[in-house]
Amino acid sequence: MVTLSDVAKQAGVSPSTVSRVVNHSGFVSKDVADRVRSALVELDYRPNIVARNFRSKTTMTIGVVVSDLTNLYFMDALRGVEEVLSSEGYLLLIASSNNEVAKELQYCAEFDRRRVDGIILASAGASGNDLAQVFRERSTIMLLDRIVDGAQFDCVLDNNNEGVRQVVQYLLSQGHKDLGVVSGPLQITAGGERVSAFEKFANQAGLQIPLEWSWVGDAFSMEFGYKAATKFMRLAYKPSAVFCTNNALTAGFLLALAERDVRVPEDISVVSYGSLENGELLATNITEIEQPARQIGRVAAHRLLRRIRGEDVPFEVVRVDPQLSLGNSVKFLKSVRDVQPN
Amino acid sequence: MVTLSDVAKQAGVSPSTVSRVVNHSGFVSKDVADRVRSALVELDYRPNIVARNFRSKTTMTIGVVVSDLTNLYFMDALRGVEEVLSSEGYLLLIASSNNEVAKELQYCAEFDRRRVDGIILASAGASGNDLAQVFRERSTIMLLDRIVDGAQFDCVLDNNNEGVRQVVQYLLSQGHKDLGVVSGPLQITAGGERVSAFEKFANQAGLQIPLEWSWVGDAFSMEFGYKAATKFMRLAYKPSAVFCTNNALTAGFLLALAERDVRVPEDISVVSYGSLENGELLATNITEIEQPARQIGRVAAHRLLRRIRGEDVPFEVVRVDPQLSLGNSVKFLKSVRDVQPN
DNA sequence: CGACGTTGTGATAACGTTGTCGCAACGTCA
DNA sequence: TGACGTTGCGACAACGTTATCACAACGTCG
Repeated sequence: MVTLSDVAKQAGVSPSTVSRVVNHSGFVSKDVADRVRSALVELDYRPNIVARNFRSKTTMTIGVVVSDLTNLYFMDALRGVEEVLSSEGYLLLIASSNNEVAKELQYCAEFDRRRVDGIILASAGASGNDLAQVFRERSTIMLLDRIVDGAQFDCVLDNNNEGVRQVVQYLLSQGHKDLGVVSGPLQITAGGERVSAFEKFANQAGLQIPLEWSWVGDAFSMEFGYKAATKFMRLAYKPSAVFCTNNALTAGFLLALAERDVRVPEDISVVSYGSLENGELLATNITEIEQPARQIGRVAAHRLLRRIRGEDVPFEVVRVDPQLSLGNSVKFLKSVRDVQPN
Repeated sequence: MVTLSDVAKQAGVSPSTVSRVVNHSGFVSKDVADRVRSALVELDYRPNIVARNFRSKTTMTIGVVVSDLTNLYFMDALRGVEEVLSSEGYLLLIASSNNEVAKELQYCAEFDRRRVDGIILASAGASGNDLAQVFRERSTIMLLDRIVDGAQFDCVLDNNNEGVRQVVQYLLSQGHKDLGVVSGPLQITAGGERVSAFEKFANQAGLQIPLEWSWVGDAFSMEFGYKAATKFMRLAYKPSAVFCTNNALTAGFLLALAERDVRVPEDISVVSYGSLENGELLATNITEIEQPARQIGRVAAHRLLRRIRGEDVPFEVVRVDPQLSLGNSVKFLKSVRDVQPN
């Protein structure tokens, strides 16, 4: 391997000077710089980034832990993060916990040991205590999509209340009064907030969500969506519309319906929080909340940069508004004018 | 930060001894080890991996560059890679080139500078020269899915010939004789091999693929699939079946058909090389080649490990057999017995 | 002309870890 | 008993880079 000293020897200068040229840190005369540059090219010098990181105590690397790499939502968020950080010269270390809390913590610890400059975490369920322990001295952490209590961290996520408000308003406007909901764990922010907002807005319109129409599972997985749909289909008296609080749940739900030839929206109306992969290919275009994933990623990245730069901003929860995208998965029952939640 | 020396002082031993305990390298008596271990816990020592990597010249990190992180195929391959390497203690550095050759080379160079122990690359089109230049001294590289000529690298990919053989055989068995094909660039292995195999097996059955039924685009993208379908729909005399050589192409192709209410398989039969995301939700189940992505990832990872360990195996192209999965996207025209390619 | 700031360069010391060596203590075998 | 291998531990150097000085050369301003 060619080192700085090799180049220095070749150019007849000191390693310090070569370092200054490589890092564009100035204080080098034009002709010396030229001599060094040609030596660099001639020897095909490649900086040893590990040595640099070691000495400079900064790695220009950000670790990202998501709970499910195959989920479109996280991919979009990741894209937003990448946009911002790579333009600032950072490299992303990406890891997927596959919804396993232990793995999530393990990756976080590994990133911390590797001295990444910052960590972005879409937590699958680690407790505030766990995280505080892993991140003892670190302040450069940004949570995505999930608020962890018992610990001081920033968090960037959907304005779930607003998204769900739009969902309920739309369902009511189409005349639906028998509403069901499918969700992952309520301890997870996405679950808890969306379900309780759903109930809240339903209540405000004078409706109740009966317990047997509320399917809350142990994960935001296709598997549970599928299971919920099978339970739904066995009901004697069914809701006219079902709200799935996450795209994986929706996919599973729709799959089970399709297998039993239950049609959407003829037999059941469906609204999804979050977009489906290849959703545009489905026979029925799903009415869904388009999450501002990319924007969330961008905001998180920017905020993380500020922390890395040492700005002492207070910990905060940042909300980004999602938007309802109309499809044809909700059947029009009858026009309702006077019901307008909020 | 707590360092080895801090722990050493606390335990009343030398840093070397602490290092030996941390790394389980033996030659430490039981009671000294215990003393060190309690000091480690007491001070909450966390090894500085950067320093370790620097000194030991090994990072226990593998860089993976894929051309499209949103593609199910690469996600599966990644999973295979991860399975093997993480069990050996390696961490994955994942980057997506988004089909941009420049970005792909940039990431490779960055990984190389960061002294990753190995690189797995699903190339979007870099030339052998480019890669040879980036990887001057490095031998620990594994190519996925694409053979790059003009350079000495291992490569693990589909047995495209076998997959396409099954596709053609099936189409013939269903009585199809008017065959079309949609593909990305032929210079990319997946394009070149699949298209030429398709033509070969068609020819063997006495069929020709006319030029106007062969759509070859500039990328394996949904956009081009869409474009191909619009061209297809404008034809006066159309093929009865179309073979899309990649899942993204298939998705685009189907989307354009759906928008014009062209039905599959009633109006046109479609076979895809590679599975669609959420394919099980589509109205028609696509007949497709299931690529052995995970297995390919695993094989590549194992082979890479051997190279990292210094085994001097010759460069090789490894093929893994894919499998046809029958759906209902191919219309049965009439039974044909005697046509059996190969 | 002297004081002072700016610019250019090199010497030197780290950064935290691991590899190598030296040495001592101990056990084993001839 | 002496030679030799094994085990346990510490001293020390080294990895390649950058940060910090020190210092010289030069220009500028009062």
